[in-house]
Amino acid sequence: MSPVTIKEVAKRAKVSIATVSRVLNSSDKVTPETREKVLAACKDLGYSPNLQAKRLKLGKTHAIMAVLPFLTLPSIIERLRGVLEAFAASEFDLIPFSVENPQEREIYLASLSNRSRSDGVLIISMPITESQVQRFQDIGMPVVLIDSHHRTLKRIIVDDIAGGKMATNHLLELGHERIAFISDHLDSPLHFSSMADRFKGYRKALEEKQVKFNPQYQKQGMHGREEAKQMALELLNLATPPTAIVAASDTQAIGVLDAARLMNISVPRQLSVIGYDDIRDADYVNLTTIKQPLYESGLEGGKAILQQIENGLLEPLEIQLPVSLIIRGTTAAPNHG
Amino acid sequence: MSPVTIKEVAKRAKVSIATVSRVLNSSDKVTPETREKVLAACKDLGYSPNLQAKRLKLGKTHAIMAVLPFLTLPSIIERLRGVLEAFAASEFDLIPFSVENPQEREIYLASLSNRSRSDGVLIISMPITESQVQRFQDIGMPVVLIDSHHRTLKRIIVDDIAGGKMATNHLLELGHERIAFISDHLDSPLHFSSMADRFKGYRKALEEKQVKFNPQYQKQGMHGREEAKQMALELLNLATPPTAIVAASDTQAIGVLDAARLMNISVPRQLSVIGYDDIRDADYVNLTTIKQPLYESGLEGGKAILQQIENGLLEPLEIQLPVSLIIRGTTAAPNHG
DNA sequence: TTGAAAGCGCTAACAC
DNA sequence: GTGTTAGCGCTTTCAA
Repeated sequence: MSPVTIKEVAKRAKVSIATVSRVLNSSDKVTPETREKVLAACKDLGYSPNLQAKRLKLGKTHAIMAVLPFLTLPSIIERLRGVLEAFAASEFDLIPFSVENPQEREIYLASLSNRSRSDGVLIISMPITESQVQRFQDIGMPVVLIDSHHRTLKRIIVDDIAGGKMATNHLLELGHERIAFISDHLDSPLHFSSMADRFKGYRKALEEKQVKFNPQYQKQGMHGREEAKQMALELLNLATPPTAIVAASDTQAIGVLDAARLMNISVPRQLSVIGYDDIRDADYVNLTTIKQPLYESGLEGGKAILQQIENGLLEPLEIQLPVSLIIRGTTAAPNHG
Repeated sequence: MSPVTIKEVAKRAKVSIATVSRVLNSSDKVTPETREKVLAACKDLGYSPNLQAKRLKLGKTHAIMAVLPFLTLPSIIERLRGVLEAFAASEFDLIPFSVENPQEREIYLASLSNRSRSDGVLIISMPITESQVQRFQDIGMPVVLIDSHHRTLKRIIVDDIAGGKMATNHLLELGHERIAFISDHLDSPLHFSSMADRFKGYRKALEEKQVKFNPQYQKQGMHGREEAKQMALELLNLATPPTAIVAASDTQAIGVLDAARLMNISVPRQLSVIGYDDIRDADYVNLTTIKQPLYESGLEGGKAILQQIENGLLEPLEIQLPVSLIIRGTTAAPNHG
C-alpha cells in the first residue's frame, strides 16, 4: 500500500540504489545478470518510479502548459487534439488552461511564469503582449505559438491571405463577379490578424481578376451566427445584391445560410456561400469552405515545443501550413436566368 | 536567469529558510516585520517556489489525470470544460488523456497506476474493468467516474431512464402512439448502460400510458449518422410506419432527419423526431432533444475528485444529475389528415 | 561494474 | 518567533 521505492528494490535485489537507477535508466554499464535481478525485484514489488523525485533531481517538470481560449470553439478543440497526439508518445504531460475571462488570465499568467511548473508553454489562438513575451524571455521559458504571432517566437500559422484568396478565386472561377465579404470587426485590437488577412486575400483575388471591389459588399460585425445573418440580410436587400458571399468563418457562413432561407433565396442556385475553417457543422450543412489544417497545427506546435525544449530555438521561426478548398453544396455558377 | 531558491531569499532577508517557508505557507507564527522583509526579498529576487520540491516533500503531485475517449465528441468536450472549471480555482492541474485506440490505452494505463504521477483519476464516458478497479484500489488511487458506472467507485451519472421516459412522454403527450426507438447496439459489452437505460425509459413511458410496445419499432445499429439514417429508412418503409422517432443520441436523430428528407417526409408535420444530448448541432438543425447536464457533470466530477483527495471517499457514491426537455422544431402533434 | 554519498528545493519536527 | 536539521526519492559524480 505504501509506495515502493528504489531503496526497497535495491535491498531485494541485493544491490545498491545506484545500480537500480542505472538499470532503470538503461545505462549499459550493468551486467546482464545484475540487470535481471533488479528487473525481477521491480516486478515482484510492483515498483514504479517516483516521477516527482526524478523531476526535482533533473530540474525538469516533464509538463507543458497550453493556454487556449474558449474550449467551446471547435477549431480550438481540433488544434488541441493535434497537440495531444504530439505528446502521446513523449513522456511529457500536457496541462491545458482554458481562458474564458480576465480573472482566469491572471491565474494562468502566474502559473506560466514558473519554471518549476512546466518546461514550456504553448499558446493557442490568443494574442500575446510584449510584456508577456519579455517575462517568458526573462525566465528562459520556451514558448511556441499556434495561430498567433510574435516576431521573436516560434509560431505555427496558416496562410490566411492565401485562404481568403482561394475562397474568392473559387467563386470567381465559377463566374461570380458580385462577391461580398463578411467577417468579425477587422480592426479589433483583441483580435488576431487572421480575419484581416482573409480579407486581404479576398481583395487580392478580386484585383488579380480585375473585378472592382465594391465597399457596399463588405460587412463587419460581432462574431456569431445571428450577427452574420443580419449582415447577410443587409447585403441581400441591396438594390444590386451579391451573387456570392465569402464568410470569414463557418459559423458566419451558417448565419448567411439562415438569412438566405429566411428570404427564400435558394443556395447555391441564387446565392453561393463559402465559409472558412471546415468545422464539423460545415459538413452537416453541406457548406463549401476553406479547410484550415487545425489538427496539423496542433501536431506541429506540439512537436515544435518538444523540440525547442530538447534542442533550443531553431529556425525557421515561422512555420506556415497550407489551407485547402473543400467544395460542397453551397457554391455553384451564378444564375443568369 | 538561474532559478531563485528559498535559500537566496533567506540570505537576502537575513532569516533562515524555515522562516521563508513559513511566510510562504502563511503560517501565523511570524512577526509582521519579518514577514515584510521576506516578502520584499521574494519580490526583489522574483522568487517563485519550486513546486517539484514542494510536491516531493509533501508526497503530492497536485495533478489529476482525466481519461477520456475521442476528444472529437461534443459531449466529451462539454464535460471536460466543466472539469476544467472545477479545477480553475484549485492548485491542481488537470492532465487529459485522450484514448482513441488500444495502444494508447496501454500507455495511459501505465501512467494512471503511478501514485507519483497524479493524486487522482477522473474517468469520463469510458467503461472500466474489474482489474483496473482492483489496480486503483491496490495503490490507493482516488477515482471518480463521470458518465460511467462501477458499484464501488464514486460516480456522476444522469438518470437516463428518466431521460428516455421524458422524451417518449413528450411525444405521447403530443398525441403520438406509433413511436419508434433507435439506438446503438444495446448489449455491446464495450458500452455503458446509458443507451439501454434510455430504452428502458422509453418502454416504461409506453407502459404507463398503456401504449403497446411494437418490436418492429425498435432498431439497433452501429453509432453514426449514416447508420441511423438506414435504420430510419427501414422504419419509414414499414407498412404502418411510426409517426414519431426517439433517437438515443442527437447524432442519430440527425441521421433520422436525413432519412426523412430523402423520402420527402416533412418534419415535424408528418414525422416527429427527438434526440438526446443537446449537442451544438442540435441547435443548428432545430432538433427537439433531451439535454444532458454535460458541463455540470464535469463540474461535479471535478469537485468530487478534489474532495475525495482531501477528505477520502464519502457517501453517496452515486450522484445523479437531472435531464431536461428542450423543445425545438422537430416535434409536433401527429398529422391526422 | 558496482557502491557510497552528495544534493535537487522544499517542509516540518525539534530545539532554542 | 526563529533557526537547525533531517529527509522526501531520485541521479550522478567519485572511488573502489
